[in-house]
Amino acid sequence: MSMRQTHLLTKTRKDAPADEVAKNAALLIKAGFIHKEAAGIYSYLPLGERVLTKISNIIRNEMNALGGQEVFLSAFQPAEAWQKTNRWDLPVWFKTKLVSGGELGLGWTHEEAITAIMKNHIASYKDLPKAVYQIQTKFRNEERAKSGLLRGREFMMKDLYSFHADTADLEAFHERCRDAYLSIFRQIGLGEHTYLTVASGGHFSKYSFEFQTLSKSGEDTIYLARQKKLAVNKEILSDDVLAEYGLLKNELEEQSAIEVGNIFKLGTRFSEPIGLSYKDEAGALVPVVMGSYGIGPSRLFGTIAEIYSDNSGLKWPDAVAPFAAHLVAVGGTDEVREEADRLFDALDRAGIETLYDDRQTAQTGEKFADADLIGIPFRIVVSTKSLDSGGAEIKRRTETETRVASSEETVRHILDAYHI
RNA sequence: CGGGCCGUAGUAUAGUGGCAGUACACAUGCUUUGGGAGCAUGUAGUCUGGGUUCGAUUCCCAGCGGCCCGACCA
Repeated sequence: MSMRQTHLLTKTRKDAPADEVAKNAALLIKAGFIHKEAAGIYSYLPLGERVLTKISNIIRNEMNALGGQEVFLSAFQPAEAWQKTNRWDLPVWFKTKLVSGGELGLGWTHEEAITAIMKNHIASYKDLPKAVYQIQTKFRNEERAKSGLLRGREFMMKDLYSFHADTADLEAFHERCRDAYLSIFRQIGLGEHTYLTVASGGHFSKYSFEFQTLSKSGEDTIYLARQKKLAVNKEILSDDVLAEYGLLKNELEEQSAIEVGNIFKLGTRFSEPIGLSYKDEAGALVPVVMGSYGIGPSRLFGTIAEIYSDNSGLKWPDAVAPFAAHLVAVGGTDEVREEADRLFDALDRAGIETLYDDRQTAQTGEKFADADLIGIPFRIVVSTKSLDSGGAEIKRRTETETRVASSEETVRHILDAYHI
């Protein structure tokens, strides 16, 4: 949906917030995408909500293509299932007392919850396999929030859980999910910076896979074999691991990276204690084999901001930009305003989401600075100058040269760029 | 959770044991419109609680909050 900037909820700021060092949060606050509530806790304002929704929808499409069915589990978690898996007493919980007695925790992940629910729906081998996912707020009582959106106490997470009759089926699904994840990172613009990384399996299995996006701001250190498109997390680096994955020491480069996703083979770590099992064809009771697969849309949001930005502001990849085009009317003449209004309608009718800077009072320099800061992929300027040269000036955020085009050409140009 | 730094207007900052200042933003008016414009007028502030003091925004203590380093990160 297109919008006039005079209607937009937010304004940009001239000064960066003093209490944010992380580039992602500083820029996003300055440009009006997010609002900081507390350390590691952010609200999403209209521009930010649009980006987050685009990221989420790309993920959603891939999850649906995998056969995942979307659910929305409660954030409040009762103790029972978590006590069975010995995860109720972890410090990561935010817990709260009920007035009527008893205690609830705020979900920081949902393996226990979904496993318990599936007991109602899986009883036979005929009920398998199944995959369910949700995109939801998670709460983690981090001892130290940091790096803006990259490590928050409250954040958005897509978590997918898969249920299988045997390990072979889990393995096959796990591979498809890995490919789906790589596709997601490509689509949102992080593909060339993101690498499959062997990491610790935690308490679930020997190893797991992470997806690490190279960035100086990353908290993780990985050893990357660039040609093989595979990395090893420093936490498990050893000769054994290298041998197992066919990597050579001399081809590894040390890099900082942001963990943007992970996939785990859980096996029966949750199904056994919680009692999720099925009857096989012989009538024997067998525990369900599970996997879990996480991606944090809010962390991706911050990662993109961190990577795609310069001194002037953000530079959104096309697929996740809050708008496709930023139409800027320069100068207050009636002729300019009428032509800009017409072009705004034309862009909108063509299905190009456009933010229209129709402010009468803002100076030209302020408008350009705002356009650079907000970072919408295409900037279109209508001014007396552009009208004299035959239409509107069009420029990508990532380019410095503008070109002049008629209204029709402008619309066509952006449609082509977006393959609409 | 250990260590360090820091809380002054919506934002960014200065300053002082005795009337708290500047810039941006905001409001009104006029001017202005190709890289954060100009003039005038106006609105708006010392995190909370205790202590010392004639007097505390300033000094002391505690709390709350923020940032950084480390530890942690299923």
